[in-house]
Amino acid sequence: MNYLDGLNVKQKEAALHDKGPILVIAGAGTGKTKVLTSRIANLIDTEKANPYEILAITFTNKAAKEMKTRISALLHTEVDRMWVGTFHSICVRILRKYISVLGYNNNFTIYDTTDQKNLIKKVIKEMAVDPKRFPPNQIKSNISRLKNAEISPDEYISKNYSIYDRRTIGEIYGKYEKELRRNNALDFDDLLIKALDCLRKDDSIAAYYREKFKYILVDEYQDTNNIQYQLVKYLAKRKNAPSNLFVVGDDDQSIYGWRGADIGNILNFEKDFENSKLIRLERNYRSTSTILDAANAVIKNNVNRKGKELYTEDNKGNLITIMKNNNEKEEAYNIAHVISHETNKSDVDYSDFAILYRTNSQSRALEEGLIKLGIPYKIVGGLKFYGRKEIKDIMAYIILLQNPTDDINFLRVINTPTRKIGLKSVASIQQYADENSCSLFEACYNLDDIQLPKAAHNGVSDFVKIVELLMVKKDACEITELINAVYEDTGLKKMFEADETIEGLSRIDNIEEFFSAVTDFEEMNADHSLDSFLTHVSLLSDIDRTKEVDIDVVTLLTIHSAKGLEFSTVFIAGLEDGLFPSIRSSDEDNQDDKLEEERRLFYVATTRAKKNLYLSYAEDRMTFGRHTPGIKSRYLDEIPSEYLDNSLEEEKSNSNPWTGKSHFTSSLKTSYSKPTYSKIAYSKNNCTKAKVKDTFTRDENISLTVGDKVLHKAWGEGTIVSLNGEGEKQKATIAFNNKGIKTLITALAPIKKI
DNA sequence: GCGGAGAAAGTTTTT
DNA sequence: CTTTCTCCGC
Repeated sequence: MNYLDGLNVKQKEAALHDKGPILVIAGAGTGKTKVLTSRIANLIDTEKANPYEILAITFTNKAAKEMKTRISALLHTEVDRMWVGTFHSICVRILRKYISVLGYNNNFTIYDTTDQKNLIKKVIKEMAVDPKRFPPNQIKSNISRLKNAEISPDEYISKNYSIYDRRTIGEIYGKYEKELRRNNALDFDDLLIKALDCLRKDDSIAAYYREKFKYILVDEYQDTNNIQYQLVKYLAKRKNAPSNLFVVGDDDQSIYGWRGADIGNILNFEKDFENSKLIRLERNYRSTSTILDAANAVIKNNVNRKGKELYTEDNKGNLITIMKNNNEKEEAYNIAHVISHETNKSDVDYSDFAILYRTNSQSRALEEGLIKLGIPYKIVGGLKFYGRKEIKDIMAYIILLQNPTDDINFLRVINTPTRKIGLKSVASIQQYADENSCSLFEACYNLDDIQLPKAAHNGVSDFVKIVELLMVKKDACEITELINAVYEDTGLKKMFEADETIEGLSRIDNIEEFFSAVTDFEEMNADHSLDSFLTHVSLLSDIDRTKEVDIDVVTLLTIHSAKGLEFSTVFIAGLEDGLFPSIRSSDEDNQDDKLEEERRLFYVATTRAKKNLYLSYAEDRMTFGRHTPGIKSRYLDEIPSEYLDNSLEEEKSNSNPWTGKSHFTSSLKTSYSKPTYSKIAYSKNNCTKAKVKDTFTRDENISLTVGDKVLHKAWGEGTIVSLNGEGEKQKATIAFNNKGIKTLITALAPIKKI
């Protein structure tokens, strides 16, 4: 067993570093994860530390899980007692144990963005200020900014007393904070802030963790914010002992400034932690030299950076292809065409491809392009799974069982499904609660003291009975049973099943997926407690859920979500000034910083590619149903032309080089016939003859009717829900088992009747 | 209290 | 172009 095998000199030096603070500047693809895991393995193996004396902080839960798996594979030992997780999950763990020192109950609820916004709306309504003048979304980011800068509402109000708008924001912020506390709830920012407060408030808690964590490792250090930085500092500064703090990061990949991340944390590390060591990992093992050199050339234009140059011993590989498109639909179609063509090769899979974009809203057009060519895909992010209405409704009941003082979740379900309790009745309950300073749920116990219409009165009384019954079940049942009981007893099941529209069916699908996720949770986690489950659900991001590695699909995701990932072929779509870099980075005050962050984002995007990189832009894009002309992104001009294949861009003829179709007719409408790959103009040296990839053959004269069962190449078995159009233009809406509902062109999709 | 129609707003990026 | 909000008639 040797966990140091295959490490280069620098990597080994980092992994074997002994005591004291160390900063590892690890460029994209330089084997950062390998160094982190080898280091931890070394600490445990050489008995410098027990697993429970190590704290490793990662950026996503997925990364945490992966790290644990890798280490236990390297050492063949149990690593369960090691603390590996995101800042948020580590902080929740501390808070569930110690938050009582701050006067909260440890069954606190974690509010996501939706809950947060609902609470802000509620506060705005109660204060009777104009929601048009104070848009909840804007208020939310203002509050977050203030909280992370540790500016209290009172402080902000007194500083800005003469400015009405600011003073009001301060007042909303103050009321929001009060309400959170009254609801026994924490927002995402609070998870970190309150954990830090715990450490500050009670020195015995701080001392306990300082003593416990002999070695601390932080990944993606360039994306830590003020609070995270303070947490690290607080935990790492041990008495009479060196700070065994090992941070890994890349200043060139700092892309979360908008969330409060401070690139200064990594730039000033050596000042903050005395006698620290610095190691640079600059050898890239991921990309071809063409891709790497192009990325280097772009990032060089940033002023605010430590400076480094990645190199590779890989060959030049293919040139980077610039794709010019008439509009976003053709962009999607052209990308889909390339994928369709490439996957005909025997050694190319759908999962070798990723399409990256700046904003989630771009995914729709891309999705449609892929569907039209029958290319299976998955979208990471966007509307989060646990954020969907149907899931949130079920969860709201469960949260209420655990934390009955939570008014936001009470309000979500008091009339879901409908119990004839309208806004007026809720207002009456609210008034009673305000007068008696109690929660809405408590108020319902004194129903006789509240004037309500008869129907509403009965509705509330039913609601209370249902919730009380479930509270009994909560203590007697496993989570799976409890959730089933919630689903059935509350009437949610009836409500969702009554909806037979397409959306309704997909909701039921999601609920089924939710149930299986719950079962998974029970099987995978030793801690079955409801608190642990609720935490799990609140903190799990979409990227964490991408466990379906076994299915062969193209991945669509934002560049932010793609951080840390790699793909053989990467498309970056929507490279237009105004979209990328975002228009919002050009007209605000610290413009230069923002444009540098966008450039780093571009750098992150390009360095995801191993072999092939396609940079795509559209000359016209529909936004809000309006045409917006597009000029290619300024970052494209920063790539030396020797790395680029512009041949398709410079084509002056009237024909679209990607499809052979005219520029002026929509290729979407004219290309419903089966794609014939010979039509695609390929400039690249990898245009070998297409081979038939696998044995999946489509039924040539497929004739389908509603109700037929079909087999799809990637999505498996499904049932036809509806059919539209005739012949080659026929579209089928198919409900796949566990894979959701998709609409496909019958003539193109890789499906056959079974 | 509820549902439908019509108006208005919205898109950076996420733990 | 979609999603969410608002108002009005039942």
